[in-house]
Amino acid sequence: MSKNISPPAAPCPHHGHQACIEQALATAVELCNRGGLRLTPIRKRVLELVWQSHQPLGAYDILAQLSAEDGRPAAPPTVYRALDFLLDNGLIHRLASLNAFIGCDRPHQAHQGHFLICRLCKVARELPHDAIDEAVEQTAAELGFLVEQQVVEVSGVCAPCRGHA
Amino acid sequence: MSKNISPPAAPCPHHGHQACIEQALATAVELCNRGGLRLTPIRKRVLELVWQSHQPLGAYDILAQLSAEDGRPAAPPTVYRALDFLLDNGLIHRLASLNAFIGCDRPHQAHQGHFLICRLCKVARELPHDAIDEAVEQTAAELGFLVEQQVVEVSGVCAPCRGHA
DNA sequence: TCAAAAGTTGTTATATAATAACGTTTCGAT
DNA sequence: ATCGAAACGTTATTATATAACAACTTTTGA
Repeated sequence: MSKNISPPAAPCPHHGHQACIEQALATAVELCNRGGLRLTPIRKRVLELVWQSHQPLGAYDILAQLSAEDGRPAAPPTVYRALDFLLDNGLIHRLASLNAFIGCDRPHQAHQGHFLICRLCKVARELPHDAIDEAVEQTAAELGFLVEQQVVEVSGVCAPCRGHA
Repeated sequence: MSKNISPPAAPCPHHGHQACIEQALATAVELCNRGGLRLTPIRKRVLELVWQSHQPLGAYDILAQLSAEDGRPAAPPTVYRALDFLLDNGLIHRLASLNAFIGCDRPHQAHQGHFLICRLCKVARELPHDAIDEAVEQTAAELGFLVEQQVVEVSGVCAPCRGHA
């Protein structure tokens, strides 16, 4: 299943996406500086690649891009280690249903990742998930279950792709 | 990452689990008869293996058990085809966060799978998810998103494992 | 009843995703 | 300057899932 997805007609139709990337990188730099974390060139580059669109990106897609840039093949641990660092520090999320990674909107704030994923344009939108989070916590509480991690990945068709502007 | 998990102290402490298995198989037989579906020996056996506990089971764990029973190694497609049939017909769910499969409580009724997964005893409990489902649908509706599939997998510690009997 | 079509299974090979293990380099604090 | 921890390079392997095609079985319809 090679991910030869042609880039969607408009991966990011509603804004200049370069601004997203720059914002994300600047935030990451600041966050790492404050926390005494080392945002090394590899880690920064992987974060930038993850942010190149709002479509979740597979580890091996990242690997291929790194390899192409360097002119020599990179090895999986290079990418997975960078991804682990970014995950650990809240800079990206992993989407279990896609085996893919996506940049986090608000890395300062600890939170669970809740996503709407469009099967047409492949864009994953992170939700400020108050309602869902509450429903999960409440349902769990009723059963005496202690929530540690939430995986909420909703697939379907996004408004633009439905023509609902 | 071999799943050499020793069977939990009490995989199914609160009921005679054999009843679960028999119930699930009987329901499956009836549902397939009604729908003109062929619950072949392999499919039935895989369903039974999935139901052997309330812990999600990996495809390769199933494969190993089938191989052991038959005395000869079974091949992955054998298991994946059976799992696909069972998934298509609502008899099992797949847990994306675990790459594993679990029997469905109520295969008659079309529904999304919402789960609480205990990281200690590994039991996955399917939720009758009205509150969560509503929260998801409402959040999506506000954004004009058409929901097609929900992946809701909440990990943590279940009441028995917390000692909250 | 028989033959075609559809569905199921066996089998081999391969694709895709992730980690193990170990040595080397770099960074940062003393 | 040196030591220890962290990061990285490299090779190999494990884990999960699918492709492709042949053989067999069931169902269907002439």
